[in-house]
Amino acid sequence: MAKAEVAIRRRAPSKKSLETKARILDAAETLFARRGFDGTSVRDIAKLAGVQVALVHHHGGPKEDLFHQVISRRAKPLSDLRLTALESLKSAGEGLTVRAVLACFVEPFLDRTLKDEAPWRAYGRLIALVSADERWREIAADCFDPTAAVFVDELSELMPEATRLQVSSAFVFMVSGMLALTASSWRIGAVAQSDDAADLSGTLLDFCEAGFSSVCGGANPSA
Amino acid sequence: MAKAEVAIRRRAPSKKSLETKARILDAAETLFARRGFDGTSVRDIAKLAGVQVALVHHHGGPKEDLFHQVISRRAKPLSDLRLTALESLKSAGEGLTVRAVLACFVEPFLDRTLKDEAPWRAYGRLIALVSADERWREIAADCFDPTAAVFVDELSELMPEATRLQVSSAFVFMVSGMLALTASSWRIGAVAQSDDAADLSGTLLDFCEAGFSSVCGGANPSA
DNA sequence: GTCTATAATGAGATAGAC
DNA sequence: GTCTATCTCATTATAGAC
Repeated sequence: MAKAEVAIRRRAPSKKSLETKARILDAAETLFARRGFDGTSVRDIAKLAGVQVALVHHHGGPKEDLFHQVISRRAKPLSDLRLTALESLKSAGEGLTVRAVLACFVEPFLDRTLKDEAPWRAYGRLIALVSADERWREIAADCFDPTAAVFVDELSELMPEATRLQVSSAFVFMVSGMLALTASSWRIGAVAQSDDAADLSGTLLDFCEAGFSSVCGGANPSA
Repeated sequence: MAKAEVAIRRRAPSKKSLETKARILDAAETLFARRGFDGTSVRDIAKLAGVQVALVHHHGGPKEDLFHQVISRRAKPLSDLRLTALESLKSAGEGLTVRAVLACFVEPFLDRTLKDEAPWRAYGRLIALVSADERWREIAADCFDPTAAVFVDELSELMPEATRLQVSSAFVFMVSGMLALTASSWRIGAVAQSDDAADLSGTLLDFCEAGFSSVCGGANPSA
């Protein structure tokens, strides 16, 4: 019986001190976002989390696993937000436009990474980092490609004349613009020499709505 | 006299073994592009260049200086290509459209980073890396902002109703799309599940021409 | 689960001979 | 300009006490 108790305890996911694991993941998220994977040491993470170095390894495993966990932790909630928005839009019966579909993908992300609290801002920078580095291709494929595929499918249905390559290219341009807003919106100020906090999200949607219609609206290039 | 000779020799830029320095910069360019600044060690660079570690320090100085040199080495030639293209376009007297101006900025870059030899491909990835990381803000400002400003000015003249913030935002979206093509064009294939080597450069221009016209063509949002 | 201590390796940088 | 040798320090990861 005592043995059974122990076995149950071992199987139980954790006690209240997976709060510790969350602290470690939070710290890792902040630092990975700021300095990249190689620029961040496990020691820095431990210091920021207020724990010992060994504890980071205990909860996170090898550094690469820790990185993967940080990315995937918020990936599911984010996907849910996007897919729920898309479902709501579709069940509304009207207003199913290209722009509205793009908004379902972009806004859950930008609302949090531009306006919300620090964790999501860091996460946004982190995703930009992951998307730009072929080294994390697998992680990106795991966490983001399925949802992206749903949106590309939806857009393809809305623009039946466009090839899948056209839709995908336009989609990649949109994603790159979205990530540029969270990771390097300072560049806009640098070029514009202006500090207006404008409706960047709306500007992005304007830009991409027109871009999609230009790339995907017209003639078929092949055959 | 002997002293004068020595002084002259010291002042001379170098002999034929700044070929060595070039080899070091080439190796650094390749590795920085592949693994980032922190992911690349001076030892890796020395090994790839076929020289000793100390020689890398001798020619490149501290690691950060070496990185800066790698970026700035091709920045001037690239700027010249862009500005020359723009001048040619303007002196042609006709065809001075938004799309043509954008092409002057995008094509010199994409022609080399997509089609040309390995060095330029690596350099393209490297610029994507620098642009995404606020840590290299100064380098980016030194090497690329002046030319970008020229193009934003030109675009503003072509679209007088647009605010500078609108033009800058659209410009940042275009740059992000351009960099996405060199650094993560594999993502297009990943989403499209297709391997067509399409005219990505032309697609980008289609997308951005429409985007600019949408964002910069219309009404003034403020006041 | 949490800590101390330490192993094992690799990093950036420099001194000084040739 | 180039090389050998070395200094000094930080890194990931683990073993084992509590």
